[in-house]
Amino acid sequence: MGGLRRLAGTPEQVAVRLRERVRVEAGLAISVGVARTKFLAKVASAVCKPDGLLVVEPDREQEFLLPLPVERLWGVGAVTAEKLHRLGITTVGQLAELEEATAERLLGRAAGAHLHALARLRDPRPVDTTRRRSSIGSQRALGTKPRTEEELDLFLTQIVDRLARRLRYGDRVCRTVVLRLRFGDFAKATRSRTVRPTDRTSVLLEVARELLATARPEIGARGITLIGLSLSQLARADSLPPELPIDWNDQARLDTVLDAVRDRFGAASVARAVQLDRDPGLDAPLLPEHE
DNA sequence: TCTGGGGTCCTAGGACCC
DNA sequence: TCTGGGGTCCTAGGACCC
Repeated sequence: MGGLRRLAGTPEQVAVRLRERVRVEAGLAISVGVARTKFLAKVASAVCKPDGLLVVEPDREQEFLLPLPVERLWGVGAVTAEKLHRLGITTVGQLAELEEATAERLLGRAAGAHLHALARLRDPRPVDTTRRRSSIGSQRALGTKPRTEEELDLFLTQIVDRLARRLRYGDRVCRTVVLRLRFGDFAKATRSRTVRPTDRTSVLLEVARELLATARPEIGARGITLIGLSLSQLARADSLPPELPIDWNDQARLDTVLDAVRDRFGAASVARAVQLDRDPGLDAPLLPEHE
């Protein structure tokens, strides 16, 4: 909201208008937090739910945040909360009193540093409205009854179909395919593979089936209660290099095709990437045999 | 509340490269 | 050649969020 006061009014006035507009246009009650940082505004909106508005003035930040339970911090879930509770830490203020190194040892480097900073009111993250989704996934809970191979393949096919369509609809390609499983005892596992960027249903289905095949013994022994797939390492579809119609696993055919291309267009018309800009002799004519 | 569904991010070990 | 060093990528698992 910085610099918008003359155009839009104070942050609080903007928040009031936002709530009113959503109520009128969508018929929904929303809660809005206003503060100096993203994190504090988020906490404020959670604290004033439902249908509330809370402004945390810059000089009231400590007084607002420190007494709150640690669970209010973004990134503290059940596991982290339990770790902290075991040390007698139940409020944000108590967490803020820890040394940063201590927090990192306790919670891991990234989470420790992050939570320590938040507890001490440090949150330099800017608002970013340009982020794109980094993965898409779909899953299906199966209940506890036994499933046949055919059933599993059907579920997998449906999931791949849906994801591949979403991929193409968004003009995206993916590189990593992750199969998610949950067994009869509700323990979870993943199997993943990274391939050349693709949006082809057939390619994704093939990879997904191969991943599922690696888990077949475990599924047989333990049963399966969930199957899912997630596609990541997404990129814009137009970032793909143009594909040559060549099966790169068929080396003999590859050689034949490359020879034909060079015969017709010259030796330098096709090169291995390592040769690019490096081999001045690439265009030299081949010595005729026996001469 | 979650044995629902869709996501993000981090960690650790191993392979591999220079 | 490696009982070095630094780095990236891949895989698998897990915590957390809405």
